[in-house]
Amino acid sequence: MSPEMVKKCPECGGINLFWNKDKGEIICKDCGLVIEDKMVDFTQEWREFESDVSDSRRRTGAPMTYTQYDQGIGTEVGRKADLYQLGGKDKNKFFRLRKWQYRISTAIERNLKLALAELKRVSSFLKLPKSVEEESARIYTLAVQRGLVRGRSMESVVAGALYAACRRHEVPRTLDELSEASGIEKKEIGRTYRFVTRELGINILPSNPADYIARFASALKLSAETQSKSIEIIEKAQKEELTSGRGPTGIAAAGLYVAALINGEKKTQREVADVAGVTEVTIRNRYKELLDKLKLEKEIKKVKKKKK
DNA sequence: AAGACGAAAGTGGTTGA
DNA sequence: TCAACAACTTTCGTCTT
Repeated sequence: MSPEMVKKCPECGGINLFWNKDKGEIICKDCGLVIEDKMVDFTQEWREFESDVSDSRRRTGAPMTYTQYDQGIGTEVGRKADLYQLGGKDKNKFFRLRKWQYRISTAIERNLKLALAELKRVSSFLKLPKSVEEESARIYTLAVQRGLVRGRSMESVVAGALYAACRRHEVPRTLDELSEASGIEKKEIGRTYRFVTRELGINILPSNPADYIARFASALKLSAETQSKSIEIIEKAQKEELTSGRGPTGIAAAGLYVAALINGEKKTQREVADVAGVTEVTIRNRYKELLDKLKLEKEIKKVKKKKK
């Protein structure tokens, strides 16, 4: 998982690579390509191969540190030391409770084992950085301890936890992507996500459209200039209060679409809409607002004239 | 023929009484 | 708890390139 593994940009051969550790992305400053895919792919295969005991233990070990729920419950029920202070009846009660505790904790542990395996599967499918994986494991563990999984499928809670963790680490994935990776319906993920974050009191800031740009632009093979242009546009839009209440992916898509237009790298609305997971209509609406408020018409006309 | 545009109706979620 | 509401989608017809 080190940047040394990728020294040249596979697209343009440039060596000006920028490693964003948090997001697990390597970005080529020459052509704007996001190389995260390749990078994570390699490390994953490596892991598979040399997954001898120590490695695999370590991987399950990290999230499992969040499984120390027995401390909490243990003190609640009582420790051995307390035993001496109890009478006969209380002793029975004590053992009964201990038995319950044991049952509960093994149930939770079994659940966690399954869930964390699922979590890891989805996470690696989406090529998420380790920090997000751990965060979501933490969230899931909390959810299990609070009994929030009851009545919901384990998988959907896992997906919800992942989504929340992504948002918190500003590595947003769309609900569509989560849905594809986990096999859970978009609605369901959204529901459990909202439920879990509300119950756990996790506050999520609305995600920033600019966070999506790098990934979308890379998927569309747009240049670095177009990327920074669209970020610039989005920042202006935020000042004009065009962004509040709107879906961030729609704004990101529209910004990218306009920027591509201005830089003469025109993509169809359909193409942009597909990678951003919104419809053309939404892009059109945002796009229209952008033109109205930011007076970008001139710049677009310039490009058109140039072409002629 | 493909893409862009916009109107109209439908969906799921939020909000406020 | 329910109705109004905003954002977004789906669908479809028309215009532009």
